[in-house]
Amino acid sequence: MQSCSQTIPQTFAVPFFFFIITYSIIRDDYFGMKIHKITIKDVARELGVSVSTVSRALKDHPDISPQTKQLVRDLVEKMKYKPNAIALSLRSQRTNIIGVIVPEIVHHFFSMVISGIDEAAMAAGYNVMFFQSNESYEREVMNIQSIINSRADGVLISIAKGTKKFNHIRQLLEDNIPVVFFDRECDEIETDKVIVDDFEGAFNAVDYLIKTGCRRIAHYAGPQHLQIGYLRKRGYISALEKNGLRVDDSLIIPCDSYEAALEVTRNLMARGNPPDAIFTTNDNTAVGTLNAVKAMGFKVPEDISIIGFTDGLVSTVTDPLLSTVSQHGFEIGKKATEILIKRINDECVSSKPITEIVKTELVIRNSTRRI
Amino acid sequence: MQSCSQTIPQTFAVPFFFFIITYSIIRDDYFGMKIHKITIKDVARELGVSVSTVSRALKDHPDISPQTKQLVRDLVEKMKYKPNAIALSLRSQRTNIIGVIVPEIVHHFFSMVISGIDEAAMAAGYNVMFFQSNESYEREVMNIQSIINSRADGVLISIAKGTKKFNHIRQLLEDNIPVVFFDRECDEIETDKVIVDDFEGAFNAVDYLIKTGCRRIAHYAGPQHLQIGYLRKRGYISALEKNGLRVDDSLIIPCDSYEAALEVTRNLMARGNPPDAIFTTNDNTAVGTLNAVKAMGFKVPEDISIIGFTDGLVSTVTDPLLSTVSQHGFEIGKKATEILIKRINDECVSSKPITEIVKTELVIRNSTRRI
DNA sequence: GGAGATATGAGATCCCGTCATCAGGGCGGG
DNA sequence: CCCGCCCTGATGACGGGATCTCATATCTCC
Repeated sequence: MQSCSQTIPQTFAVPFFFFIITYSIIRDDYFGMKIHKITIKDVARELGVSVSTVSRALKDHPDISPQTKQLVRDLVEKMKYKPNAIALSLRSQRTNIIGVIVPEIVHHFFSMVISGIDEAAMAAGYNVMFFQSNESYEREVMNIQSIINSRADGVLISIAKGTKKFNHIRQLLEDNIPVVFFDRECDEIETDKVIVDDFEGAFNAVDYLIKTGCRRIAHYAGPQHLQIGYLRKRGYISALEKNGLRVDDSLIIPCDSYEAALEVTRNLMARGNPPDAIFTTNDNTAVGTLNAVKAMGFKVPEDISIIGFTDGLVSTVTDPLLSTVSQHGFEIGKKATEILIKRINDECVSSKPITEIVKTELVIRNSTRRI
Repeated sequence: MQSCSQTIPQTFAVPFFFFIITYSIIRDDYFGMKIHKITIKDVARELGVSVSTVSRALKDHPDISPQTKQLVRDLVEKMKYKPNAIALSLRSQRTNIIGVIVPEIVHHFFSMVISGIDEAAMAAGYNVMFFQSNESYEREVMNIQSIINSRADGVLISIAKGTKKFNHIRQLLEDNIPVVFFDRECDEIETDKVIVDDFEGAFNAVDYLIKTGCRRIAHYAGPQHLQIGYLRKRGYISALEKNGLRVDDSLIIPCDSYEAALEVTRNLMARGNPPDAIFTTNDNTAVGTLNAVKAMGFKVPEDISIIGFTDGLVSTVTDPLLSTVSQHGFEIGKKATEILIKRINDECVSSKPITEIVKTELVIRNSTRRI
């Protein structure tokens, strides 16, 4: 850990002016002084007018003459005066900060969501305060405490796998901080939610496989205590039933990782009457499946079709390219943020919580046959 | 607006009335008004002591009797009083916020870095304000403006590809906001940096290829105006030279994406005297290369070895598994944050900027031959 | 009884920007 | 000449805490 890093002092060849700046900084620090930030008083003093005048000029108050306004605006520009956001927050009781908690950022889907959050927040002039629960309940509670303490205006959260109590979320709502769930929600809490249509996504994927002529379709299922695992399986079953195909329990196999897929697939394909298609609960599992069947000499998609879920980066670099169900993480983040900001602005304070379902999209690449 | 501040009477001394206030808060909420947060004054009034006493009790001031301290602590617990971080920031001129700017979060390496940042920041009691430049200079400037406005205590930044001017970074330093670069740095700015040892990583990768018997090694190079692209190429060249191999310029090809690799590789492998190994500037390019050579009937690693850079998720799901150079993104984020926090706390204010180099690690999987 | 310690209250100050109020200067029109 | 208008200054409150000073009240001990 430590050994992989080393400290190297930088060569000290800098222009002359740099010394001067550095020196004055050191001197101020040496005397324990804070570096002075430009305040409205500095602007007023510099221009020889009162603080009120500057304040009014910047607010475009009708009392102030156009000439003075222009003078003030010019000087403000020149002196790079920025109103102190902290003082503003103290007075307005708003921080323009959105707290975001994700289980794990190292996850293509969540990083897409955050990207969407960033986009929408920036567009609306909000800053994003970021937290990671690492799938831990305790950590999540700490994160919420930090959010409360920093007086964020609202919270976006996807709950951790380890979270089974929800008092910390309730505390947010009691403090009148709006909360919007994304992806991983919680039944017990009445608030806005933006979720993925796992059922329909799975249904469409399997329905497509059937349309391309597949008849023995296996499903590698995720953990059934999570909504996402459960709903994807239900979608799979529903598509079979709608098309009059028998649901064969021996073709529904718990399997949700690359490594597991290698193992499971070897066994599955070696037994009599192997499937002609496999629908996996996520992309990594699909890639494992793909590699396993290829290693056994099967042709994809001629001998067997494979379709994943969660359009991650991996699906765009496999051979053949993986067909999958895209989750529009960016859209989810953006949507959730927009809803949150509306709540913050009380635009729909009296309305009931809404649940927005972001549709999945079937992305047909080359691991499935064509219709 | 004003009316809501007048709805809550200011002077009450009897506990009974406190509950009335609480009730009126709920009613205020119903009418869409701001909810009342517990302040030190509420605690003082409830306990029938002065604000000073509560403040001193919480700070464990020796003037206050143990009994009073206990009473205060109990009530604070019961009323869930939290000191207003905004008021604290206003006075202390510290926000306990670290601003973080990454080019793109949807990138395994950067999400690992952010994970490390989150870890270190949380451990030190700092909050992370997150920004994404989307590789755009303009966006980066806006992000820095937001950071300055929100009075963050320090900044961690990996500069965008599109950034060629650095006045915005200088502005941070002039405002006495410490800056630590990670991964993508900038020569012109004298400040702390935590960077990847791209040169050595590339050198080791190519040196390993040579040790396994490869003699005609191609390099798919990244943009040369970026340090990371340049240094990886230098490492490649240096390894060839050290091993007495001729550097063939026709084997150094600009190529840094999956799609480009498909195209480039088809041409490269079709011409006479194709290479027996390819070192790519990143993993996605390596995967494109891998798929292209496999499609042309070459065996990996028997006919040709392939090695990438940046240990992303893709390298763990290819067939064969991709050998690559791992970057320790988590370590980089953690280290950068620790250095930044030291600077914020003036622990090394007079010391020169340091450049910390985090070593890469060669991860040998199955796309390269064994020694 | 008075000095001194102890515990607390009351109030000011600071951080910074906003906003409201009141006071006034200067100038033009009636 | 004065009223009123336009513009501006001076001042203070406010938001919420920390912190400091000074004034009390109570109690103890000599």
